[in-house]
Amino acid sequence: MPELPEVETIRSQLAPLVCGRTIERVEILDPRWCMPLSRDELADALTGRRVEALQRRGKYLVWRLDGDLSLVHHLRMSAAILCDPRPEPQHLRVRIVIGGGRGRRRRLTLAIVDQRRFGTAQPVFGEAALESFFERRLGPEPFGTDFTAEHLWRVTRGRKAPIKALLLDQRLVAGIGNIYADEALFRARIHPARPGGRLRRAQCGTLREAILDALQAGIDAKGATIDDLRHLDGARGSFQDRFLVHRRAGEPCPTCGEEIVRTVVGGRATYFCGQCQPPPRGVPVSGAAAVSLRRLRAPDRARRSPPPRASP
DNA sequence: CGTCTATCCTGTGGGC
DNA sequence: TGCCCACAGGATAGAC
Repeated sequence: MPELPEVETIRSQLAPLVCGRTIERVEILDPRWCMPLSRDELADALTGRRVEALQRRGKYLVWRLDGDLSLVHHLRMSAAILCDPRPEPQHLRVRIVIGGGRGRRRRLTLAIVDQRRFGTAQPVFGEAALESFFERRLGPEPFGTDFTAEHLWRVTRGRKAPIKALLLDQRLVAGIGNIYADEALFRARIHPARPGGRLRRAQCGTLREAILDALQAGIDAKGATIDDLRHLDGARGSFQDRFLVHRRAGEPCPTCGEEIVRTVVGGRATYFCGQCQPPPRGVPVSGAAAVSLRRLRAPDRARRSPPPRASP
């Protein structure tokens, strides 16, 4: 679940290792990684190029290469990038050999591992094409100047979808995933099932601040490691130990002590405090009411609401 | 257009 | 002990 803080952590650790150096060889073991291109097509496009910069946009890692080529790389659910791993790691999908460069630093091999195989990469030629790629998919960067309370206000007007579902929509604001949506809504004391259009103006300001605080806390902790996500050297992030509510069903709310509740909002597991994040009008007090109605499709299971995750 | 669902994928763990 | 299946979820296509 690399979200903005996890991708930023990877970017900041990887950039000094690759910038200014040359891609000597690309071995794509899993053809899904570069679909619809063939492995040869992508490998040929990358081989011999110098890495000019490593950037991040939303949850995308963007390799800026010479010749006006960019590699738009997304880790999706479970990918990680390891530097010179030994022994060969499980779920290895791609090997990238980076040359010694001018300073004759030693060559290194990056291993892209990805248990669930959702990760992708695609080459984009030219600045204009890169801009339009992101234009179509992503809203403003949370830490950029155009992510304002006013923006949040504007894009939520008239929307009936739960605010959490809107936060997960990358076109509204880039980089937020399931973890940071829960954490930001808790910090802002807003119920995740509240219809976006019913946020008050002041709440948009509060929520913006809460999003920035949650993301910054994630970056400071070098991201969260829940399953496979690792740093370049295989180390884990520590933000999972600082979650306020995410994945903490049954534990006491850090603010009021009330039990944290787990429900489903926008089709995703959602954690919040029923006391600190009061339900919107029309939604019954029980947190379970936030469960989307499609659960009715499987009546048996719907009643047997998800068991509280006892922490070990 | 807005909203919701299914799909991709695989390891884990609960239930029986 | 072992089988079955729900679950985790980012992005996107397609249904309504």
